[in-house]
Amino acid sequence: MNSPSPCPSEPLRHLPQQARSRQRFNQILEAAAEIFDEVGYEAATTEAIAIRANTSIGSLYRFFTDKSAILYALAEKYTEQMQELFAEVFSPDAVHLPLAVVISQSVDAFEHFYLTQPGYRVVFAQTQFSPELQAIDKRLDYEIALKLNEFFALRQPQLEPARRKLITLVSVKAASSLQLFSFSEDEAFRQQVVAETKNLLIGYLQPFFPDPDTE
Amino acid sequence: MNSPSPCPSEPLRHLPQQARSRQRFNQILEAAAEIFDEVGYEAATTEAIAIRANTSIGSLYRFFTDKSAILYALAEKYTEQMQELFAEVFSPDAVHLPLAVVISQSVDAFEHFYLTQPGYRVVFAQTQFSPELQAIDKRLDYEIALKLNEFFALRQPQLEPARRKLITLVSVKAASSLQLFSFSEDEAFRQQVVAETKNLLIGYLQPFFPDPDTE
Amino acid sequence: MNSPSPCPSEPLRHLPQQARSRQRFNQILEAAAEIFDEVGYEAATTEAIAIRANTSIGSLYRFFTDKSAILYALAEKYTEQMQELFAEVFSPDAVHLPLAVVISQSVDAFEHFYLTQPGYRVVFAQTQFSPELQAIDKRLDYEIALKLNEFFALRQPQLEPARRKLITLVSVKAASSLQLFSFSEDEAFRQQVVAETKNLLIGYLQPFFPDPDTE
Amino acid sequence: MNSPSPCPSEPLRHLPQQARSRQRFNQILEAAAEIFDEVGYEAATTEAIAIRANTSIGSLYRFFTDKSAILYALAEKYTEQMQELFAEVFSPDAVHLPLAVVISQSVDAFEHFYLTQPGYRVVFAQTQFSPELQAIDKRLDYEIALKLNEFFALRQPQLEPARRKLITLVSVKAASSLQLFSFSEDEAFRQQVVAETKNLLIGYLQPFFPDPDTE
DNA sequence: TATGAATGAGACTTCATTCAT
DNA sequence: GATGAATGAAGTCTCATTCAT
Repeated sequence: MNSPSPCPSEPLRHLPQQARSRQRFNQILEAAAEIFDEVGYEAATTEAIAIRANTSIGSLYRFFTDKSAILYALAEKYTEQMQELFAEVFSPDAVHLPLAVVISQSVDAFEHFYLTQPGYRVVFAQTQFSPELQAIDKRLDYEIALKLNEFFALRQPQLEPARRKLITLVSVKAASSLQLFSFSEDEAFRQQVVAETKNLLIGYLQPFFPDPDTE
Repeated sequence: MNSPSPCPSEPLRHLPQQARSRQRFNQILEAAAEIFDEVGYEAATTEAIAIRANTSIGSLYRFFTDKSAILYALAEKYTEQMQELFAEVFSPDAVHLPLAVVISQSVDAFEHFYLTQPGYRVVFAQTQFSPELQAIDKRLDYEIALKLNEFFALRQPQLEPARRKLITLVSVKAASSLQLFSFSEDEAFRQQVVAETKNLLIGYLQPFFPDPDTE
Repeated sequence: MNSPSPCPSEPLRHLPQQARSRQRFNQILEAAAEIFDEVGYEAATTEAIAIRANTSIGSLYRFFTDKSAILYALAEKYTEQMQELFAEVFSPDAVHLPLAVVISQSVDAFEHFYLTQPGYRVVFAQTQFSPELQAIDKRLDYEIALKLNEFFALRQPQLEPARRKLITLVSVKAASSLQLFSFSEDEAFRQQVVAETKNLLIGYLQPFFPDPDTE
Repeated sequence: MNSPSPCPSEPLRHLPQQARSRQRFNQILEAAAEIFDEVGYEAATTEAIAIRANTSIGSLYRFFTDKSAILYALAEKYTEQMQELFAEVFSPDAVHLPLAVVISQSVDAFEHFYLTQPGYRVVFAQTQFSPELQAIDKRLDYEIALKLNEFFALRQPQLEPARRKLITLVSVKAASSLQLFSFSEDEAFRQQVVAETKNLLIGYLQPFFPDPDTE
């Protein structure tokens, strides 16, 4: 049918401030995440989302101008959550930890996010290929990359910023794709891929950011 | 509710052998690749594909049982092309080349494929997230992984096969995702990402497959 | 290739209980009856039915899963109406009436039904020849046959049940076909055929069910 | 889709006189009869008919202007065959046979026709309910009725012609419907219905046409 | 003359979105 | 504010029919 339309200037009709509204809003978002996860974005119907959220379509459209607005809102939410998550992982305190530890922690954090936010996979998927959603994509992964970049800047200030940014982006992209891939088979497979992802990142990043205490 | 349906037992109606038919068939496939690339699978309409292919819907449906059959046929085609491509890159002759060279060549080959087969991105995208298409996915990326696996088996026979397979899969996944990502901005960016992809793979794989002449 | 599909497990989407819905539902049913009557089941389009019913296709599909579901619902409705009608005609009170009177009344009742329910002809027609609809057929004509059978059982208990059932079925079939036929020309013709139908039934049934008061 | 269109002024393109053509024509007619019988008129595709007839659609359309033209031609053929059949059954020689014998023979003849010409059922079915085909219907059943009428005229000349015609029509209609009905279940059922059909006709016609030798 | 690839009108059906209640 | 019935544009697919070869 129709790929998510370009983000309208004001996708949300109703920045909900009342407690009641806020709750309804979140219900819808959660329902959407579930249904997107189950059947994909296109196949998800607004009616199904409304029902799952224990509301009516009418109410759904009170909050969201559009089906795509739900996707955007979800992306927004995930971005915020990610920021919080990675703010912890890449805290200035971590600057002195061995790279392997930092990478392991961040991959695990990422993994935790995937596991607890099933809808994220679909939002991410959509952003990969619908040109309209590149903007979200940027915010999703780039947000992490940003944090990581800051972290690496602290750790290896002499590395040229442009190069550092590129390395960070590539790392995040590779990691997130492998994360996604890790879910394609069973649990054992997932764990193996997660472990290998850490290896991959360490192999790639170690030369750029050798552990300070290694010498 | 129209994510690609499960591959019908006989998705093609008309294995085209006449030159004329063959041409029409390829026209449709090319048109589909273009349109899938432009708007994504779901948003692509069979009518638009037919028009782009300079045919009528009727003709389109003479060849394909289904909209999804086009996707499958496209995947089939890409798989074959990939096999040929990587059969060359990972030829037994290459076993003795430095790893960096092999990786560079294969990333370049992959890049070439992406550049010349725009539809591949969408087919790949679909396979990532539509459960029905996992089978294709397997064939698409796994086909490369298979070749790569054979190559590595020759190069490092003592590495445990299960581990080797995992490493191969992870490499291919990471590479293909980064390849995809490399197209998200301008040409300069693409080249930078490509170069970085090579770095990443070398960093990851070097420990497992040290160059034979290194000693 | 669209003869009525097998009755879906739940052909109705929306057992309408609200007065408003109920009305809409009946509007559609009536419109369908008219259009089926005018052009036949196959040639009737769901759009035409919706328009005739002063609704939109969307609304039509809110009530019916399928085009065929309309046919089924219509058949259901006719069956119920028939049951009521013939429950009166073949009431236990009628057991002692002369056979000619009972037959005359039932043919007239049948005629009345045909006249007031034009769609019945088409539903009946479809059931005759679409194997999928045999089940409905059974209910439509067999429902009458059932009532008639009970009636005859009271009247002539010694007649072997299997035979009685056969006689009843044959009578109903013959009568309903002649009824149908009676509409193929003008009014005068119809009345003649109706009269002759009564004769035919009396001639056939009299030997089996002589009037009790004849002695 | 579309009910059979009104009989075009010249439904046949090609009254085939060459032996070769004649054969092709009959092949198509037979194939159509089979397919109509199997799936009904609407669901039968011209392509399927052509394939079954071992020809191409192009050839099919060389003989028939239209899908409906096939139905008409089939009806034509059946009408001719029926005429021949009933010309024998109701030969002047039979005028002096007991009514029960004549009826039995004609019902059997009819039954034989149904059994050997499966397509007849569908043609008959279509004619019953598609207003456009009433003309064929007339020819199909009326042709028999005509023969029967002549027969009865010989047998009971004093019966008013209009009445006689009506009686004949009613008899034929009832008989043909019951015949049709007799095929709706198993073989045993069919035979029972056939026997009962004879009873019904005898009961109806005996009063009008008492056996000459009864006195 | 025979073939069958090509055509495209039109059928059925879904689902995002609106709006009267 | 909430509801959900109503709407209808738009998509997929079929099949009668034509016409170039």
